[in-house]
Amino acid sequence: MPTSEPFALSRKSASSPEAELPRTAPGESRVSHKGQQTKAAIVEAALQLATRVGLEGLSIGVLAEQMHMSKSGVFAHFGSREELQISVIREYFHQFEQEVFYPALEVPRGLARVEALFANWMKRVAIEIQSGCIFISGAVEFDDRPGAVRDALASSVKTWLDAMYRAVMQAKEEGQLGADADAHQIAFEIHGLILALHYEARFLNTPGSITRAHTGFAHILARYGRAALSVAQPAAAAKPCIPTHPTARKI
Amino acid sequence: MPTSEPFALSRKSASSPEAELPRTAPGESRVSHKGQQTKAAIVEAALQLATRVGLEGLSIGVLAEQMHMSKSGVFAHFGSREELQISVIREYFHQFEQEVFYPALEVPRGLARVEALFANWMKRVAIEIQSGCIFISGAVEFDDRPGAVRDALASSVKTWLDAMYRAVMQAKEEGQLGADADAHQIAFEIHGLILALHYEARFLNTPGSITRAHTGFAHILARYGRAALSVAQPAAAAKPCIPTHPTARKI
DNA sequence: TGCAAAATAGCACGACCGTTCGTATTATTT
DNA sequence: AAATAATACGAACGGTCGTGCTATTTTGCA
Repeated sequence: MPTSEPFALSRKSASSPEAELPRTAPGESRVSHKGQQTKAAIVEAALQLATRVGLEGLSIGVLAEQMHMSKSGVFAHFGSREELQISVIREYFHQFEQEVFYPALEVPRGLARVEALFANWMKRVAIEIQSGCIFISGAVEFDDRPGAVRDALASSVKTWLDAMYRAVMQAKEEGQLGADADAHQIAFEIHGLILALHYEARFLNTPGSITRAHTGFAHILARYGRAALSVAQPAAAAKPCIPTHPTARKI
Repeated sequence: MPTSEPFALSRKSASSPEAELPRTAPGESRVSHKGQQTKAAIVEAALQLATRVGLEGLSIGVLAEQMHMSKSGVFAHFGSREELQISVIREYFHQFEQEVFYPALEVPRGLARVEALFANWMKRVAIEIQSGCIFISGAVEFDDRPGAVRDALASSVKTWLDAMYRAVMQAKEEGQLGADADAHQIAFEIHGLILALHYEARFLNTPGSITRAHTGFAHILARYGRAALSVAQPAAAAKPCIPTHPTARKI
């Protein structure tokens, strides 16, 4: 069972109702979990490392040193460097879900949820100005390199962008966005704001980039919906970071 | 004379009137220019290679093989890998000037020139969907890695973004953009459109991205200036690609 | 045409990489 | 308690990389 899209964020939970987030299954105790927990620790360290040096810069040797383990010890958990990278992507996506997506589901669908999604996303990227975002660096590293890593990366990003698109679509369906609003166009422009923020803040150190991204988002909303709403600050979101994932209705 | 910002695109040509673009100095013939022209050929090949694999992926061995030369033969022209990378950045910036910046200078300052800059930029990025843009990939590769390469890259990008900003500023000064228009904000949002286009078209293969970037640009202009103008297609620009750089007045 | 200098080739070094393999050391089950 | 499977280690291999030397070729000028 190699790389079978183990991701949530999808609206169709119809097919396989079980095992949506298969980590620490509450049922059976299974077998020894010693290995699993060191593997999880390795992935965590690898993710932290990859956000700084990129998925390509991720080196098993450096990772092993940092874990106080031997190279082969680390390697054995994954069987290949690719599998390590994919595990990192999976873990990153999971964190993204927990911090950005699920909290926004507690906000009523429509414009409010779109704002919550953007606010949570911004909050995360603002932190990543220091560390880096592997959805962005990975896109550059693998845009010309086909393979399982690229596939996992692209599928993660697409899943997330599609969730954002659907949230915009709902806002339109509820009449909060004017019938002329092109949801794909809006999602595209929002994506651009995040990318520009990451570029200008992280690489160029341009001050005020965060405010500009917020302002840009307000501009996008102002073009459509009647309520311009609060200009910048995050809506009601992201305080509860553990909850909501049991059967919370997906977008 | 290592890395002394050999770039143009600046409005202040006051300081050092000589040697603005020091390639093929017209003065003394000096000694053999055989070396210089193979070096130029190497840089050209290196640029083409770097747009695909990134500045970090640029390998002297591969480059030498592609040039039908020995590794040390290539290496001798630069003395270090860093210098090779910087030469590539310099060359890329030069092409950018020729294809994007200078042609737009022939368009009257104001909104028209902003549109020409964007149209030329778009035209270039649309090509780079296949090959890649080192201003974008380089930003990701070097955002955490201080050094001469990062400096050269950041200075190039800043110079270009600043030129775009000044063009917007001029449009505002000429009353074509409403006094409330924030030129920095506009430049930021335009930058986001380009980045989103590059991301979605090159990495995700999302169809219609080019149109979305054009539409986004029209949206930005529509928010300010009274004339919404033509929605998408490039203004009058970019056909003459050799000319105009003698003493063309900089923005 | 000769000659100094520039340009290129050839070779080797040291560092790092992912990966393999045999073995030792744990942890879990019988 | 012994038996067995899961984990981890250490050393080594083949490979690529940038770079430093020393020859050899080529080039341009006297």
